[in-house]
Amino acid sequence: MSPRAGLTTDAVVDLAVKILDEAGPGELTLAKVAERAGVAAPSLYKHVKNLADLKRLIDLRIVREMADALRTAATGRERGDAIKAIADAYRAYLQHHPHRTGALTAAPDRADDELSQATHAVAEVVFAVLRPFGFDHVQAVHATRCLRAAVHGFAGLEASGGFGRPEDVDESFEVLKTMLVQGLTNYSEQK
Amino acid sequence: MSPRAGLTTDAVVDLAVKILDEAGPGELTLAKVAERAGVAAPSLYKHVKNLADLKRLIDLRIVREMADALRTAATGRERGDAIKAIADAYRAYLQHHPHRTGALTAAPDRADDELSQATHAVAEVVFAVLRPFGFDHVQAVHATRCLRAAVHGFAGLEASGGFGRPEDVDESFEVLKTMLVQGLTNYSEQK
DNA sequence: CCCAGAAGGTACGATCATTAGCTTTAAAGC
DNA sequence: GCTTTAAAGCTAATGATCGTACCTTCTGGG
Repeated sequence: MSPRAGLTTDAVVDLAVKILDEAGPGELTLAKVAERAGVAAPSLYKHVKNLADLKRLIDLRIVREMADALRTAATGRERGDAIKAIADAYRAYLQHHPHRTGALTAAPDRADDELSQATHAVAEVVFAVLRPFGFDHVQAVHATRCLRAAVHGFAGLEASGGFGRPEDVDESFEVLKTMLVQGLTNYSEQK
Repeated sequence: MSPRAGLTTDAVVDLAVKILDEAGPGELTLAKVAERAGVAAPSLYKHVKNLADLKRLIDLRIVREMADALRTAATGRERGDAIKAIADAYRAYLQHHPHRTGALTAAPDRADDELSQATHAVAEVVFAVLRPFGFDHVQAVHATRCLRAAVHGFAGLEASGGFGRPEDVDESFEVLKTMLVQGLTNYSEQK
């Protein structure tokens, strides 16, 4: 089915993600991907439409991985425990892959169903975790946004080296998680 | 003092910021800045060391502007009011300049005193606002990180179009601010 | 009036993304 | 086994961009 049995789109994305992780988004070029693949740069266009398409595929993979990680973290937990678990999972993912922050910040192109759905899947996990709190739909949207903003903001700043001071970052995150759980609990009780 | 009385470093940064605001960080190139300045691209090197330097100058300006905006918002307010005011100011700034998020996320290069100090100035405002809560130093660091993470995360996601749903974003932010104020109050009372 | 230095220009090299068109090879059918 | 065919890869070439080297032209101070 494939002459030379060489590259595939997935393999190209693999290499690209590796470069992203090692060197950051600024260093991700088709030329470097081609070099790693042992192939001339134009050959990549047989597997990927262009650089923008490659970046989209990378984002898609990352968002899906994050959704999986959060789903895994949430299973078998409830309420505060579940919230803290997905917060930890989100942060751990970006600690392991600091250069992937962009993929989770970028707005999914409205017309890109696949990526929109992947992003939606992340929100779904949060939604599910919030269900026991008994929010109505609008409240659940507000709560999801707050949770996502706080956790993504923290993990993103940490990943980009934004916390310069020596004080223990783990403990800061504990404080944040406590604030979120208490805050969401309060929000669910206030009518 | 200046032949042709044309450009200055500040003017170059002005133009660059305009391009950044209009088209986003990906469209910011020396070639485009030169075009707007009515000058050949290499001439820019008389005012700016290179592209990285220009970006640094942009970041510096943005961070300083943000520090000013927060300082202004905080003056004459206390406690919860002050926190909500700087949160609103932070968000408003990124609403007006959505493409500037990067400047506020990027880690200041350790060796870059000027930029480090500007970043520090932002943190100083938050620190000052938290003073009436009576935190000890370590607590204040944790509290600052949480506040910054939540507000920056929210404003950043909003700026990048991350809140796709139709539900009122203003109200989501109200919920977040309430959570933060209550959370910080609790944190200051718990010993 | 002159001239030193700043501001600007031209020419050029390097790196990339991307397109066009050619070549090779593996797989599928006979 | 042999042929065909389409996928996979290559070379060549274009255009954008950053950056360097070096030349030209103002302009303001002496």
